Amino acid sequence: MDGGRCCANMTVKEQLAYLTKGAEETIRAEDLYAKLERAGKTGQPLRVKAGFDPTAPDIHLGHTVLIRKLKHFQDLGHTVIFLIGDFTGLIGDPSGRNVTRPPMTPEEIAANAETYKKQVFKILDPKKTVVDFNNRWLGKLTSHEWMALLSKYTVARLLERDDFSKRFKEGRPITLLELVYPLAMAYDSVALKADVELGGTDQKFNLLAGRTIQQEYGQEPQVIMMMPILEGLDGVQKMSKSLGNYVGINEPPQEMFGKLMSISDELMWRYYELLTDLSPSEVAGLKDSVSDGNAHPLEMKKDLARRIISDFHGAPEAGQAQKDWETQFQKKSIPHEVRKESLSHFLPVKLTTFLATYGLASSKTEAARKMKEGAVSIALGDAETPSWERISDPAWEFDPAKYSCHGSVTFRVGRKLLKVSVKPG
RNA sequence: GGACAGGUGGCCGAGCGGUCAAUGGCAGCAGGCUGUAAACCUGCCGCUCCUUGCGAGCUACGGGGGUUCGAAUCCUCCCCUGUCCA
Repeated sequence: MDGGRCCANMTVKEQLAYLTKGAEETIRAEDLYAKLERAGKTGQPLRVKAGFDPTAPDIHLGHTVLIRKLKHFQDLGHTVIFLIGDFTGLIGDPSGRNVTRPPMTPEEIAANAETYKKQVFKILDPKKTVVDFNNRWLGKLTSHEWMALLSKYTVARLLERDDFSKRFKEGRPITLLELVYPLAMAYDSVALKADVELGGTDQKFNLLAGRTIQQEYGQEPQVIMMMPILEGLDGVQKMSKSLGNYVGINEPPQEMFGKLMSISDELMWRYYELLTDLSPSEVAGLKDSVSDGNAHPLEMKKDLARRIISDFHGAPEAGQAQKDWETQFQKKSIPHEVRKESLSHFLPVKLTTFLATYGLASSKTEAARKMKEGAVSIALGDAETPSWERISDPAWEFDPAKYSCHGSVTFRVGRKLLKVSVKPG
């Protein structure tokens, strides 16, 4: 991430502009203005809350949109509370899958929290971040306290919620437990005395419930800020691990580069907007230069990929990832960072078996199919520009001894590569 | 508690005694075209074996048992989901 912009001299108005930049909706901006003003006068930083599910510690670019916004609050000196929903996680957000999650052990949750921290602190400043767990208070509520909480909301209001009413009309199940989810989340805001809560646009209902419940408990309602949901690599559905259309922030640079290069040109601008620190006008400028023909979209996309990867791996690695990508796909040669394996033996094997055991195909049957499809080829030695030989006969045998004079053999199945040394000893 | 409807491959959704490893759509994978982009066209899309063939075997249609030469399809019990009534 770019270094924080300092704020000491920003007017409240400027702070507001900085904080609301990129947000889809803020309820209400006037309240945020008032809170910022007060914070400035009293020197009391705002308490900014965002909740995360304990079951998904693999952070991907979709999450970073929100985390980046948290960082903006930190830049202005406010307190960010990174709340891990170890209690609410047991309920499962109603907007999630309908699969019941097995309860997690405290050890698992603690381990996930650690993983979270490691990833999130690539963006957030650990010194300015409070990590908390909502089981700390929700787990201690007595049945009477629960009853008091539940009495503060009505069924009709819950059913206003779009996904509930939709599911209700469609005849899909809604458990009572799920109905409680928004209230539990709202109670977090009470327990934390949150001034601001951030969430995705899909969280609007839950966030609003927080405002209502806080007032019920005699607190000033939190300001809620909703960040847009990032589309996944397919450009249609939201980025999510279960849909497989994501880029994880811990993925190797090469991997990230490849994935980012596969997005459509249209989606590229969306990513520029939400995943870089460029201002909207800067992005518009780039867009213009492409439509004017002054810049090639391919180069623009490489630039985007490099920027994003730099945030998580550093600029040198990002540059290397780009070089490797160009080597492998544009020049069709073998990159430096190929996967390499050593052979367990040097006897001849059927290629189908070989590909399956080294993970280039998920099974021998699959390997045979890929061969018939013309997806499999091999190259000999370490030449800069290797000549690929396509192998399409499923009965073909790989005999390492035949190639020992070349030193190594590289196998390709579609976009997967594997280099193997064929020198015995 | 009562009356219905339904549970099929990653998802949606046909099939309703043999010709069903199961139509179709989506997703995915590969080839072509490109800027490995998108779009588009083509093929593939359970596993294993080999003599790679419109080959053989195995495992699959919520779970168990049964009827039949033969079941995803019929019977039975169980589990799960929805609708309506109380």
